[in-house]
Amino acid sequence: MYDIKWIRDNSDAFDAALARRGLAPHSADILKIDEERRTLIQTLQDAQTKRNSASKEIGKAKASGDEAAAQKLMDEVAQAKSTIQSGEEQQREIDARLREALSTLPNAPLDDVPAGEDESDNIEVRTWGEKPSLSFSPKQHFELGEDLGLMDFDTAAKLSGARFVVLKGALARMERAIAAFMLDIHTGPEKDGLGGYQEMLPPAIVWDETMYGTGQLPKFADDLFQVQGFELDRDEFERLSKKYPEIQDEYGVLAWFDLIMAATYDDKNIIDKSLKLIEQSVDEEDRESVRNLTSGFKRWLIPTAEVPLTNMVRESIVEEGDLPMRMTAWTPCFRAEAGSAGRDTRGMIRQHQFSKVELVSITTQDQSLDELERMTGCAEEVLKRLELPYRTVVLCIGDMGFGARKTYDIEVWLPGQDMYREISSCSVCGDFQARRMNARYRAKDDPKDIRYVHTLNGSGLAVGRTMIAIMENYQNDDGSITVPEALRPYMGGLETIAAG
RNA sequence: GGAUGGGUGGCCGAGUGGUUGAAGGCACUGGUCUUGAAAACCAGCAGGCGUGCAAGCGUCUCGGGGGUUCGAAUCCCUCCCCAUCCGCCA
Repeated sequence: MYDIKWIRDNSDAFDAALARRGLAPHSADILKIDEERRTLIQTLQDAQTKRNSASKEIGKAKASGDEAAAQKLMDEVAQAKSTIQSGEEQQREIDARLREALSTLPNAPLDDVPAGEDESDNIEVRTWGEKPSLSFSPKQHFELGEDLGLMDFDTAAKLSGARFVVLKGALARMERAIAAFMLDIHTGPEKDGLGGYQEMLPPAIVWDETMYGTGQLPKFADDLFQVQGFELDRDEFERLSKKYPEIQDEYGVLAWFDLIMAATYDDKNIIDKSLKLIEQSVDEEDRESVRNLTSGFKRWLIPTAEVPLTNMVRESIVEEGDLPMRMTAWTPCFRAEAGSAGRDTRGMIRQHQFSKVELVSITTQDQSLDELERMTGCAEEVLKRLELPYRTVVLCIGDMGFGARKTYDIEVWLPGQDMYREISSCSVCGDFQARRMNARYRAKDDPKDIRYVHTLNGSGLAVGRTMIAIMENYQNDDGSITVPEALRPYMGGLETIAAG
């Protein structure tokens, strides 16, 4: 979310930022809306001023018993009122237009972010570790897992469809072990740029507003899973629809039909619209029943713990002394993968459900750039301790997410695929999410100085992909897998996973 | 699912139609006192938007939305959330 005032003063810089994202200039359109909005506000406020002062006069006139003067003032107010009413309506409409325009644009990249179209333009900043030299032809993780009898995609498909997996035995345990191992690193004492994160266990189901705060909504609803359900009161529906059979919507469709379809397909907007229409058309005595015809529920499954963790500071003002706030959580993540049909269809790389240990930092405006380096280091530390070779790249603009100003991806080496694959993504969002969330902090030296926080998020790490990396890097020629030393305490001392 | 009670400033909490943007307290900031600190005392202290070089002025906001009224935190409607009790239940 951009600051309209900033756009006003820096329209060229704004359009330049969009251009770097490959977007057409928007400042002219936005400033036109802004101009319109400000003119409207001015007239609206003038009318309100008139109404307010006249109302006070009325109070005085009535108190002093001057009914004639009061009556005259009341006529004046009545006139102002109609101006106000239509003005408020117009303002709601124009506010929505401005919000829509501002909230669907991606964040501006930092100056040092490389230009580029896609992942081939990302720039490697460092590599770590030795790729294992295997004396045999390495297998991919799903071959290893299936051969061990511990990774079952067929049964998962029976239960839930494509892009799910059932892990068994030592692999199921390894998921838990990896997560605990990572959490212990991040929640350890704050030292040498590591640790200091507070462990959280947040909800995995959230409101629209929460998704809006971190930028998943309104643009990326297709990537998310929804949890929803609406119920119709059938008896009342039958009674009312028989009593008032003729109510039609603007297309000449029966409102009752709209309502029952909307309830069947859980479309809250159409439900509300139909109910309003019906309510207006029935007798007074039935209005209440109409309102209570449906009951319902609509939420979203989180695609990452970034969503609930970052939104913890939504609609709040924190003290500067409490920053940086560092939080970590191991949660399930749910992604529709709508745009990924046909990509990574085999194996565990891309699933509808996976678990991840997430890192989130809420910082002051001065801290966020350093925090990005620190956070990336915390994520890399996990791979170092597991002795998994990786490289860190800085994403080019075209590969960067909607809310990010700069992103490092950490890519782990996968011998079975003979390539590096993303296992973590650490981003600094500046005040982009904070504006959407209205999350602010009070400056230490000046209590009146209230600023937007900066937010960062990063995987520390994706648990399933870490398991894949362990399996492929630690595989032996007999198809068994050596458990990395650091993980053994979490696996009850188990050293090797072999077919039983 | 049934019954009741609630949602007010950074926090707690008063306030049922007329200078109430809102008493009081806590927290915070400045000052007095003190060797220093604490305590005590004095003063300041909501956010957004518009306008202005600024001081300021205007306007909106007491869970969200709509309505009644000349005037709403206060009345009405609706949605959401929270709490307690009962029922059910991992």
